[in-house]
Amino acid sequence: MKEKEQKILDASLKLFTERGFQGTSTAEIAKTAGVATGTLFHYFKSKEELINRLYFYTKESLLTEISAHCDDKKPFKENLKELWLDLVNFGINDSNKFQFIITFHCSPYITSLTKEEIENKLEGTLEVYKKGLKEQEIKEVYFELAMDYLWGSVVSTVDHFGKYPEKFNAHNLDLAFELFWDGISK
Amino acid sequence: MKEKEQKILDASLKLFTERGFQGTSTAEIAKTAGVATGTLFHYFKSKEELINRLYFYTKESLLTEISAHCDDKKPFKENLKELWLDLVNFGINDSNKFQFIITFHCSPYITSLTKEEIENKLEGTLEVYKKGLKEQEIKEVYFELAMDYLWGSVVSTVDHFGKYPEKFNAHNLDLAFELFWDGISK
Amino acid sequence: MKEKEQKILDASLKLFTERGFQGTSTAEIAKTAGVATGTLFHYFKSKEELINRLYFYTKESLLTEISAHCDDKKPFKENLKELWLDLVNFGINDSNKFQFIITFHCSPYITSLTKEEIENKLEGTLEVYKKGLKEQEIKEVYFELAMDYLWGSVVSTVDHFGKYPEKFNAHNLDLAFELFWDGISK
Amino acid sequence: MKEKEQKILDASLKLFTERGFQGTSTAEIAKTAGVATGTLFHYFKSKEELINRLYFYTKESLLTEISAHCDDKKPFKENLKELWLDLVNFGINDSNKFQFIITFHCSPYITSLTKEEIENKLEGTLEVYKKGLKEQEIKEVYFELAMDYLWGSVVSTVDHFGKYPEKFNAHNLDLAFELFWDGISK
DNA sequence: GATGAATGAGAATTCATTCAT
DNA sequence: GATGAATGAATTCTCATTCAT
Repeated sequence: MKEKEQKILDASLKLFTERGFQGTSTAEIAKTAGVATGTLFHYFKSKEELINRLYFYTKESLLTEISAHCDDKKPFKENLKELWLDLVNFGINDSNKFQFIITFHCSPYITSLTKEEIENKLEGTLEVYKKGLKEQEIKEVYFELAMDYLWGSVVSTVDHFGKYPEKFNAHNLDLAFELFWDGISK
Repeated sequence: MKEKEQKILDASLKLFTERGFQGTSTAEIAKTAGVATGTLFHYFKSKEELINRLYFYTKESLLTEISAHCDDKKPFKENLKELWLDLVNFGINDSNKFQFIITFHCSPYITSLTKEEIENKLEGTLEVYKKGLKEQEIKEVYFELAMDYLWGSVVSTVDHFGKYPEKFNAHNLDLAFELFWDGISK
Repeated sequence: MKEKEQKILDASLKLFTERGFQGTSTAEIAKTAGVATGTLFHYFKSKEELINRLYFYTKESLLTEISAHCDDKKPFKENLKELWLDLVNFGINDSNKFQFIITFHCSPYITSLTKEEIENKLEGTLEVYKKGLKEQEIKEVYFELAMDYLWGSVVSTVDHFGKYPEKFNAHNLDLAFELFWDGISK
Repeated sequence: MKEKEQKILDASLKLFTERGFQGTSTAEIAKTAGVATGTLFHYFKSKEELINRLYFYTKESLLTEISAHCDDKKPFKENLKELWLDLVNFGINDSNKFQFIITFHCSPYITSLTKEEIENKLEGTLEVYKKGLKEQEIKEVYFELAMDYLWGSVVSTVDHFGKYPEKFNAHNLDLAFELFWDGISK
C-alpha cells in the first residue's frame, strides 16, 4: 500500500471511532493524515468506499492476530483460552481497531458485499474450533449461540478493562475467562 | 408530555437508531413526526438537547421494566433470572429503545450530565442485587465485573435472537441464561 | 409565483445565457438574485431542476407572445407575417429569453420530459397555421421543413439585427421577411 | 501535427460538442484520447488554449471544403448552390465539427483573437461571391444580411436533416435550396 | 403554540494544473 | 516526450436554527 493511502486509513480509523462516520469530515481526515483533500479522493472514490476499505482492513488485522493457533495435542480449553486471549488482547492493544469494528459492524455504511468478503475469511479461521466444539466437553449449545456468546464475552471483557484499566492484570483476565468458560463448559 | 413532543421523541428514536445522529436531519424528524421544523425547536432547544432527552427517556423506560422485583424469599438465582429476563425481553420487545441505548451509550452527543442523572437512578435499582451478590453462591468477582458481565450477556443474547429469530423460544432462552449463570455461580 | 423564486429565475436567465450552465455557479445566481444560496435550493431541488423550470418558463413567454392571432379573413401571407414579426420582435425585445431558448434547446440538461410538455403546447398554437399552409399559396414543402425554415429565418433575422443594431428598422424588417416569404411562396 | 496532439483534438471535439466546455474535464479528454493528463498540458498550455486551437482547426476544415470553387463561366445560381451544398454537406458529414462551430461561435471561451484570425481567412474565401452578389440577379439586400441569411439557411437545413434523417435525399436537398434561392433572388 | 420560508456555514466531491520521475 | 500522483480552490447541495406571521 502507498504511504499516503496508509496515512489516510490511520487517520480515518482514529476519527471515525472517536466521532462517528457522519461526525467526521473528509477535510479533517485529510488534515490529520497530512495530505490534501484531493489526495483522499484519489485513493478512495468516496467517503463510503473509504469506510468500507477501512472495515475490511481492521477485520483483516484481527484475523491476523488469531490465525495459526489451535494445537490438537493440547486440551480444548487451552486452545479456546488462547483464542479468547488473542481477541481480548487485540481489543486492548489495538483498541482503535477493536472499537471501530464494534461500532461499525452493523452500520448502514458498510455494504453487505464488504461484510460477506471478510466474514468468509473469518469463518475459515473459526472452522477449526467448530470441530472442537462438537467433540469436547462443551454444553450442547448450537455453534452460532456459542460464537455469539464468545464474542459477547470478549467485548464485555475489553469494555470492562477499558472502563477500569487499573483492574487489568493476569489474575482478573483469568477470572474473566473463567466466567466465560464455566458458562460454556459442561 | 404534550402530544407533539411525544411524536417527536418517537420519530427521533426510530430515525437516530436507523441512521445515526448526524445521519438524521431535524427536517426528517419533523416530517416523520408530522410537525413543522419550527415546532421541533419549540420543544427542544437544539438537536443535542433532543438526543439527550431521548437518551434519558429510553433509559427510564428500561428502568421501569426491571424495577419492583427481587423477592428476598426466593433463591438468588431466581431473582437474578427475572432481572436477566426483564432486560432480554425489553431488548426484544422494545428493540428500538434497546438498540438506541446500545448505540448511543458511549456517543459524544450524550453529555456526562445526562449519563450521571440516569446512571444514579439505575444504580439505585441494582443496589438490591449488590447485596445478594455478596452473600450468595456467586463467584468471588468484584461487583463491576459481574454487572458488565451481566449486561454483556444480555446484549449478546438479544443480538443473537435478533439475528436468528427462529431460535427464539423458552428453551433457548433458558439455555442462554444458563450460559450466564454457570459462568457467574460458584 | 413567489417574489424570490422570480428573482432567481431572472438571475439564472441572464447568467446562463451569458456564461452557460456549467459556467454559472449557484452561488453567483443567488448573489445576483439577492438571496441566500439555501433559498435557491428551497425553491429548486437542484441546479438541473432550475434550468428545466427556466426553459419551460421562457418558452411559455414566447408562446404568450404569438398566441391568439390568425384571422381567417386576412390573406395567409399577412397572418404568417404577423407570426413571423411576433417571433422576431420577441427575439429582439426579450433577447435574453430568446438567446436562452436558442442556446439550450438541444442542451443535455433539459430533460425530454420538459421538452415534451412545452412542445405539446407549442404545437397546439401552430396547428392553425398548418391548415393555412396546406391550402394556400405555399410551395409543396412538408410541414416540418417549412416550420424549421420559418424558425431558421427568425433566428438568422434576430441574430442579424443583434449584430447590426443600426440596421434595425421597418424597411429592413420587411426586407428580411420578403427573403423568407419569397422562398416559401409559390 | 504529432499523433497524440491530433488524438487530443479529436477527443475534445467529440466531448466538447456532446457535453460542453465546462461539462468536459481534461481528465476525460485525456482518457478518451488515450494519453496521460500531463500529456494534454504538454501540447496545450491550458484548457482554454485547447478549445481555441480546436475552434481554429474546425473552421479551417470548413474552409477547406468550400474553397477553390466559383467558376465565372457558370451562372451565379449554380456557383451559389455549390457553395450552399458544400456547407450543408460539411454539416451533415462532419457533423461533429459543424455542431462544434455552431455551439461555440459565440462562446466566451473563444478569444476575439482566435475569431479574428479565422474570420479573415473566411472573408477571403467569400470575397469572390460578394462580387457576384452585387452584379447578379439577387435582391437589393446588403451583403451582411445576405450572408447571415445564407448561413441561417445552411444551419436550419442541416438541423432539419439531422432531426429527420429519413428525409435526406437529393430531391429534398434541392427543395431546401430553392427555399433559400427564391428568397434571395429577384 | 405552530408554521415553514429564509439563512449561510459547512459538507463531499471535482478538476485544472504542476512536477518529480 | 510522457506519465499520473498530488494539490487545494471552487462547486453543488445540506441542514440546524431563527423569526415573522
